[in-house]
Amino acid sequence: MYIECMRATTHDSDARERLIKAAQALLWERGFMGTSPAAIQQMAEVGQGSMYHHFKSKEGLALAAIERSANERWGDYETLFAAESTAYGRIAAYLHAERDVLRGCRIGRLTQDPDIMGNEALRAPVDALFARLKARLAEAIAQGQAQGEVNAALDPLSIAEMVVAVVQGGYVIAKAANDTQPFARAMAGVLSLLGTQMKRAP
Amino acid sequence: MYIECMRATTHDSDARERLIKAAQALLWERGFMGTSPAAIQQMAEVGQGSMYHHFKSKEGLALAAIERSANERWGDYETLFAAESTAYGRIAAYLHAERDVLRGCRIGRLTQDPDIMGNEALRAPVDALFARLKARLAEAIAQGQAQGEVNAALDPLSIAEMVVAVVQGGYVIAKAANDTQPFARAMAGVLSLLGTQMKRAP
DNA sequence: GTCTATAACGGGATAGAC
DNA sequence: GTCTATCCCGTTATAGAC
Repeated sequence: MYIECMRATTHDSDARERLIKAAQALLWERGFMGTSPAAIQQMAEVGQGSMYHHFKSKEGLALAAIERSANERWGDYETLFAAESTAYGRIAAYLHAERDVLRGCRIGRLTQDPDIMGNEALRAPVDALFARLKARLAEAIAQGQAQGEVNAALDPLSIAEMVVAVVQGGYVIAKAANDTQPFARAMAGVLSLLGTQMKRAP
Repeated sequence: MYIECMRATTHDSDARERLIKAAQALLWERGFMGTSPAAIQQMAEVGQGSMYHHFKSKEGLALAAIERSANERWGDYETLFAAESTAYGRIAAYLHAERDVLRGCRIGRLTQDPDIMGNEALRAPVDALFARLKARLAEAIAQGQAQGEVNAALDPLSIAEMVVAVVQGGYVIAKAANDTQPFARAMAGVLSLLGTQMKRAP
């Protein structure tokens, strides 16, 4: 539904797009507090006036960038889950997804930014992404239980929360050690436990 | 080995102590980037000149505060582990330790601060704390295996990394939701899995 | 040890010209 | 839409008096 002729006026607000992409990158790397409007403008190759034309404030731009990142992540997960049919397969796919471990999670990172957590508008997309992800994982587990693939004694939501937590915490211990191995071992650890409670094959 | 008369000169550099405590609190709440020297001075009720007399820079004070926090945390864990005798007991004690979940981990938090991770001196105590904690947990698990309490097929270090990660990630999902329940469920999730692989009683 | 003054710079935004 | 100028305040010190 993307109609090219609707934006035929000039080279267009391609600047808006570059600003969002730059803000995404800087929010990932340095967080909200650590990212100045000037730094975003520089990375986006967009002037001061231009940025404040497209966005009311640093906060407004951050909101657009966060929503964009959350949507992109959700797309990734949907793709991941669609390619698998069992609960174990879906969880394993999530745990082994390609990641830039030492850079951390683009969304989970925001959780440590008081200016973001203290702002309902900015926290909302972060909260929503984790909520959807956990619900999706819990659903896969419950479905696995209905089909007798997964130990029925497990609580789907608790396992889902644990799976998401182990990934988020994996980033933390990897960064602390400045080494991706702790992350890899944590993933191996959960999977070794989950493997005792779930069938691997469909 | 604390000799009171060694500091009998005046009311002494009680200011130094207050600065460290204030820096610990602010580093916890706002991180390194989010904490200005002025804010620390105000919380510590210590003047500008005084702070720069006791510490060379913001970084110097932060180092002292981080080392202090890491040592305090390690003391907590030693106490926790000393009170338990089984691998399951020790892990459960760690997972259920009293925590201010929505405030997050005083040490894990620092992991998201590029200025801290990019500074070897500041990262060192963070790295060291997690390394010791993981080693201690892995040791407890290996010991449990030697005594036949724990499934010998598990890799102690992977399980230890996973246990630490789930706590660190638990903070993340709790903050995102602005609710302690996700943390509690994640802990319940790991414990329900670990309970299938370890004996609870000594 | 602690105080006040000062400085050089960056952050976050507004104003109005083009 | 984008540019430049301008503003005010906060950050991170340093200097020297008390």
